[in-house]
Amino acid sequence: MVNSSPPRPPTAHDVARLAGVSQSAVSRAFTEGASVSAKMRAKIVAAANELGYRPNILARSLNKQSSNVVGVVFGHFDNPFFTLALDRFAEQLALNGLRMLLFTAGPNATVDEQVSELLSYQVSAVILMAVNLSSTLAAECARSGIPVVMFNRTVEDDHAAFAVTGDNAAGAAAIAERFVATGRHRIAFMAGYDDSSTSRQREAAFRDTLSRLRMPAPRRVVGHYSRAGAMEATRSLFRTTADRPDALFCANDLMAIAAIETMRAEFGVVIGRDCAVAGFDDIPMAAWPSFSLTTYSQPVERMVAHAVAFISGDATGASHIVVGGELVLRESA
Amino acid sequence: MVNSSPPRPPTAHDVARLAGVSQSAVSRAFTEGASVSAKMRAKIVAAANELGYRPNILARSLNKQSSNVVGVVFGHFDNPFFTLALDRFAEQLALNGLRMLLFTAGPNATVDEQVSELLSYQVSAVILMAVNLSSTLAAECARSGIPVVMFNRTVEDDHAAFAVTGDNAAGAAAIAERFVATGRHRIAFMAGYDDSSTSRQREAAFRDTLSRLRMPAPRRVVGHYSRAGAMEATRSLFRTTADRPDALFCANDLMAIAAIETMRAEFGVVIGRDCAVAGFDDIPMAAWPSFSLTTYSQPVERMVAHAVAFISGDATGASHIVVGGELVLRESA
DNA sequence: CCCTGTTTTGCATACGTATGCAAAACTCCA
DNA sequence: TGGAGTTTTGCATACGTATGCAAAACAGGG
Repeated sequence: MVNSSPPRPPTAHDVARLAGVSQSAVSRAFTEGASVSAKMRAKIVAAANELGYRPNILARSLNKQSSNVVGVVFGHFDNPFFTLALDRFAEQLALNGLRMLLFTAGPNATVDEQVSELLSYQVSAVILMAVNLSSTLAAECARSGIPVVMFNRTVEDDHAAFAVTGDNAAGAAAIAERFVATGRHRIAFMAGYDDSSTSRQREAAFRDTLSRLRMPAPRRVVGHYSRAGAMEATRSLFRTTADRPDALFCANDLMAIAAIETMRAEFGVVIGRDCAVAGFDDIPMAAWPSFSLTTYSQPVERMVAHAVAFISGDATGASHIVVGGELVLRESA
Repeated sequence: MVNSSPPRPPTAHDVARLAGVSQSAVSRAFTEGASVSAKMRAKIVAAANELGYRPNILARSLNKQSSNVVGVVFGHFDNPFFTLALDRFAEQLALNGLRMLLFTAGPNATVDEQVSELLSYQVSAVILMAVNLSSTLAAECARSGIPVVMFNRTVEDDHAAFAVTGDNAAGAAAIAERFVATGRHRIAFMAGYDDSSTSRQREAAFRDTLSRLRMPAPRRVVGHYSRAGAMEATRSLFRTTADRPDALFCANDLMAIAAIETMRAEFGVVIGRDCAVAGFDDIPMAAWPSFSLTTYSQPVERMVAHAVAFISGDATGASHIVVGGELVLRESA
């Protein structure tokens, strides 16, 4: 081809030149509610379509000092609860004209590093899913006026961030009560991470309720919120035939399902009879017939809605919203 | 507090003023390999730290005419194969200094709309996961010089995009051979979407291999790549007791697992004996004892690596890379 | 038809960074 | 110490859009 296509996309200037108007007119034609006459807008839109013009959002954001992008720092991709939440975020943010810039925290990058980089993208909000942020960096965000949302986590020592969680206390208590009401005696608890507020709150409420019901403290193992960790923790509970638990509450569904499979496959345990199992989250998989897991639900949709409302400025003033769920009874307990 | 903190983050000008140098010096101090003396850089870094300066990536991208952001359009969040791939993408892109701007295609937004919007973000590449793009828009990306990667899909009529897929033909053939070698007679196939190249290619190879082995054409149902759809499709296969299939190949693992559970829970079928089941992908769940699914693997890590290499410019010249997997035999077949 | 009041338009500038170019500073050797 | 060669620095401008302000166009009423 001779007329090599221009490598650079057309700008508002190009459109203006073609339409015989000023660049500002073009800008206004693409701005909702700006002062432009109908015929001018028509003329500009025609020229824009001819050139395949699309406003450069980078330039717009630079000028307006605010991007319609929110930064999301993501922890565990293996937990459906969070991928489901991510899906809902994408959907609900889109309805508010917001896009997601996705970062993952892992061995190669700490959350603080990720958030620090996010800030240089001028994101208009930060969402932290299943990760903890240092209070110093949370303060830095606050100083820059960037709303920070902790999803399914809380920061106890700081009010710099907005948190939305499920009802960890009510859920753990309901499960403890269920175990006791169905005659379970040798009760165990599988924690996630020790530094996860979610796991700690669930454990505290679980222990408190058991003690209130005059039950001994539960045995405790740590599953690190991972399948492999949960399997190992389950083995440590069932290795000795004496004194095996007859009820197990896992800090989330993913671990509970791993525990169920391990008990069945490696120890011949009949779930629901020999050992009751309960989880937390009510991920879709919990309802699958292979698991039929009793669990306390976290209403993802509503949790996400609260987070998005906060970001969009519909602040209720609260700095921590607890979204109540319900005990979902299935065959495992 | 009296000295109200400035709502706007410090700029290179602020740093320059504090350090007593020019703005360009600040820019150079934060640019890899720029011409700056050691003491000048030290002075600037000190001033920058004092102010909490961070380069504004929007402004940088605007100036350099290229952002280090790639747009990702995502289809199904319920399929672990894709969330796993998303995780790997995040990791490998980060190693190349790239970030992900995430869009989801759903009922509210078509892929074309999403890609069209992506373009206005000046993304330096587009990755399409589990979705199809119209060739007109693919051409528009090509015209703008933006690389487009189709992950796990191909576009047959157009060479505007680069595609990386698993070996659909080899996998489907291997499964057909396995079914026949283990004496299966009444073989069925569950398709994904009819307009999915992946599903079509798997089906074609499956049918061809069966016919080559002098077997009748398989019964065919459609599961729409979803759990609910797969369950419904399975019911339609097993509803009548006569002529039930004794082998079922599903176009992906997610549907295969749904089929397994439905057969077991609703029809008392013993998997692997009454009916062999095979899937495609080898998602982690396929190895779980509850399913023990025979499947043909798609090496996510390597597929993602190819995609990232293409984006990063390490082009091999190929426009479609097929990454071979292997038949993973488990108890279901 | 003229004057006033309201829209509509263009001009100029700002957003924060990168970079070509020329001036300035430095290095090194004679 | 002077001069040629190299590095470092600052100046000016560009990236593409939005917007305050003033000029221009328009509408309407007497």
